[in-house]
Amino acid sequence: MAEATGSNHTIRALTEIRKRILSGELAGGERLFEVPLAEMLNISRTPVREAMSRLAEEGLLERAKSTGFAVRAFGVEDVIDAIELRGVLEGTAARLAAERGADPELLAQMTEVVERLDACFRDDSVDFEIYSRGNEDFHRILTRLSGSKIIEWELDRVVHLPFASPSAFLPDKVNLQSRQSSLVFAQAQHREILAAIKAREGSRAEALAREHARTARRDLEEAMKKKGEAGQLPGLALVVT
Amino acid sequence: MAEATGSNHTIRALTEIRKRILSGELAGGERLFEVPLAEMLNISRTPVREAMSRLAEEGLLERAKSTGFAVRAFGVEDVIDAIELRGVLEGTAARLAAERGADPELLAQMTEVVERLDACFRDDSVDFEIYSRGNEDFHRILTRLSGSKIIEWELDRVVHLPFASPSAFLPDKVNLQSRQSSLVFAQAQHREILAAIKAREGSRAEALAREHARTARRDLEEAMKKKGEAGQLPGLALVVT
DNA sequence: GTCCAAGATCTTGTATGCATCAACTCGTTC
DNA sequence: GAACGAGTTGATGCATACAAGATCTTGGAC
Repeated sequence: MAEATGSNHTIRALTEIRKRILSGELAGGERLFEVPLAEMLNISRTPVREAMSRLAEEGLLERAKSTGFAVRAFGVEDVIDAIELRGVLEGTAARLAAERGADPELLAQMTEVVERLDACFRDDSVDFEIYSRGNEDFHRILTRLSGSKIIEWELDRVVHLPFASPSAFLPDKVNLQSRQSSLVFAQAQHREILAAIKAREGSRAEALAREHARTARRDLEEAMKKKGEAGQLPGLALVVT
Repeated sequence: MAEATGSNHTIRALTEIRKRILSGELAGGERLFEVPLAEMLNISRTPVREAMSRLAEEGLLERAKSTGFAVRAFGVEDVIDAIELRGVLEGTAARLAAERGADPELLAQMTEVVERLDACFRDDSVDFEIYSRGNEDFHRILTRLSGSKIIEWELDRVVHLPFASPSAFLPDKVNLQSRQSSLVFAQAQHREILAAIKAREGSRAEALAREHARTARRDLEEAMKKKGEAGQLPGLALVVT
């Protein structure tokens, strides 16, 4: 039954259905019917419809040909492409920030984040939680740094896909030691992206940010090789193999 | 009253409300209430809600902070950025098509379209309708040419904004003669983009496609200078000045 | 055996009434 | 006079009954 607590029925339905999609319990391509979902959640069809509409906005559902909704099906190639797309969009955000000049307040925040990330490497062991949070902060600020609402809007949307998030395939606690060089490299890129933006080097900032996304792709491929099966990774449970 | 004919009430509401947003009748930032809209359309609140949900997916509405919907507000800078973004995404589509190899069937179709566009310039006067249709075909094929569902999805979404479409600011019938050189230039870019993709020159294909979007930006600036006021242009009626 | 059509069934579309929630008003208290 | 809170208004949230449409089934003609 898994009654999620939420302010209202729509939010509860949204949360529940999203959880089941992300876990793979609702498989890609599967058609979603209002009545069974409503019964499962002990609510009426109305909030279920509302929740499905919002999930379509998020990109987790798609409207079926005639009517109704289906779970969007993702393959590994879509994961690759989504990461590539994030790189392209973050690259554009970085370039525009450099070319047009970024908000000093945001630049200061990003500088602080980069210093915080640098501090992670001072002693021998990297704190996963701290690095992960700092990494998310960096990318959140980068999204807003161009000052373009439109870019921010699209980037938010892409990053909302569970496997396209900047922290989706970070080395986890288990692999942290063996994959520390990956983090060191990624952090060097953070530093240089910020420097390029500050120096108004648009082209360099774009190239760096784009390449930076490839780190996620490498981490993904590394993780898939290790685990053998894609289903093991949290962000990858919904991917059809 | 303007009763739009449509298969059902939701589609009618969707069409009507969209029309009023695009025309600027419903202004950017304006909050939309279910009851007045329903009364205006002589239907109940239910299909109005459904229509508003879909317009949010299209990007014409945004969910208000607490609850409800508001018309999304666009400024001229958003138009500029949306065109820039289309250039970036079409550039990515072109690059991936070149790098990964494009579907021969689609390449053949695009070749046919480019030849059709070339034929527009054989005699002295350019047929606006034919050029416009060919231009749309070119960009529609380009969207699909990378073979990436994710890229196609995002590009479709951006292009759906009325001012980001590849044909939004084409010189119209009135300006066609005086601005013919713009079309000649744009068509040269079409030809070279296709050639670069065929030659597997990814970087060149990307740069060309990105620059090609600047044609739209120039056309926009040209048109705004001419008309003096932004409100005159069809795709720009909803833009807040 | 195949195709089509009529009916049955499953699913969504729509209207409506009541519940709930948020914002505002206005009066009270300190 | 400012802050707070109860009542009021207005908007959406939600459930439900019924309508309409889509799809599947079945029976019959050829």
